[in-house]
Amino acid sequence: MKVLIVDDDRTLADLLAFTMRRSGFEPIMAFSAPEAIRVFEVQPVDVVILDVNMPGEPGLRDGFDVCQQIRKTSDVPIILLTVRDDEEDVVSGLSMGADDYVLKPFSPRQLVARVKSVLRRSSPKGHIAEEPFTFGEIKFDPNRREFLRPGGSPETLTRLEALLLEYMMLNAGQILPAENIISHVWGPDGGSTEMLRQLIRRLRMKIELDPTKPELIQNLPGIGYGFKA
Amino acid sequence: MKVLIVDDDRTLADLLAFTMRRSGFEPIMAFSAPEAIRVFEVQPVDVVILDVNMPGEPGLRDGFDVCQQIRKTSDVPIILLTVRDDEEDVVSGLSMGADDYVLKPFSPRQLVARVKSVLRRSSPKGHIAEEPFTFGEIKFDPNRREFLRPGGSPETLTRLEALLLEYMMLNAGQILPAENIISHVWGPDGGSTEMLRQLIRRLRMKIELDPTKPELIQNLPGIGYGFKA
DNA sequence: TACATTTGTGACAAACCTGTGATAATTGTT
DNA sequence: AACAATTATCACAGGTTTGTCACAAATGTA
Repeated sequence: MKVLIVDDDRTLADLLAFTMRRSGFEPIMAFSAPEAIRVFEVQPVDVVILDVNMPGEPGLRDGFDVCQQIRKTSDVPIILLTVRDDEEDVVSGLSMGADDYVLKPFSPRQLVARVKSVLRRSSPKGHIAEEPFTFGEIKFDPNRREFLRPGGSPETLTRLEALLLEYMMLNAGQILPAENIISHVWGPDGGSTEMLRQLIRRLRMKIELDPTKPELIQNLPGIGYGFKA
Repeated sequence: MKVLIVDDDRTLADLLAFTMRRSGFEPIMAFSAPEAIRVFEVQPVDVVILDVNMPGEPGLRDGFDVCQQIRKTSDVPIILLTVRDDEEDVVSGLSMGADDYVLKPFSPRQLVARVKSVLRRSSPKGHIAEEPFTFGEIKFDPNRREFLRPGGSPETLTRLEALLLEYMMLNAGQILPAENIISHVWGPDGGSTEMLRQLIRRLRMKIELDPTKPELIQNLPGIGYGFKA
């Protein structure tokens, strides 16, 4: 599994290479935008890690141009590296075809997780279906987002509803702190208790026999919610 | 949930210990690199907080060496403490296996959030449950705030009641000074003896067989309260 | 023993949490 | 572009929790 690492900062590039090698990938290095394109043309890779800020030349000024260029000819997953305050960079990069991004500085574990995540998402062959959840006669298939229970009709959940239910089922029998749930569903800086409340409501409407007397989704005041095992 | 705190600055180390204890962790202290390794070898911990700049000895010169050493044998999450301008420190530390870092100076809240975050990331399910407390046939589950004792019905405690009981159980068999209890439950500038009194009353109403003759929660006049082991 | 302080108790007010409904904004599909 | 579906935002209500005040009982000290 080859990973192309594109970064003009050699220290960081070495760190990235070290990290990826440690996780079973074979790193291929490029230290500028033009070099990245050259390397990419002769060496097929499975994923690209691409620093946004990097010297280039006319027509290949920075990481964005590299991203765009690669995207013209390839579907390879691309992860952008950017600094914390450059959220505009992120949006631009994603609109140019990048698949994900990681904010500097980052932990090795986080980076590897992201790489694996984009590989999972982008590979039709490598896609491994998630196991359905089963609790007695209750079933939830995260791949189809389909919920089944006796006494109720099959329900197709929306994206956020499915994310929520999956997280609660993964930790069935526990009450999960609201902040954990929010972070999991909406990301580190997204969401609110109010949004969670509304999502809980919508999910209950779909999966409880009587949403006013919930049996599956429990609340502990001041703490959070959980799925009763 | 045990946290190993490694810092040669004893004042800061004590503050860290206080902060972590307040958030439900049990702090284990080490004040030098060699001591950290010795402690780590005999005491399993759930997370390590590690100051980068710290006196050591050949082979264990500073926090980085500790990090590297620990990483050889363990996947325990490691958080580095470092000063603002040492981004190279961060990269080095991360390349040696640390999971995250916190820049000095930092707020207690930020540190706790980071600790919980790395624990969450390192847990496959994304949630860590706290251990229940058991004293004979008496049980208290802080996750559900549920109190059980023979001869009484199960009680769900409120947030503050649970905070109080947990703190007393963590220090069972001792009389805790009122000001410490108040600080723990309401924060450094919150609370009052009057509020504590009322909270004690409410907790006793829930967990004592006869609240007028308390057996579990004891008072030492002029000092404070404690949970009888 | 007398008095001061601490602790226990009860009652009510203020604040908070969660459920619910409605509408606006955003996203996805044709 | 039009429409449908999903998500976010706002508002309100009911129930619970916490804070505040007042008074009684217990404890400690001179």
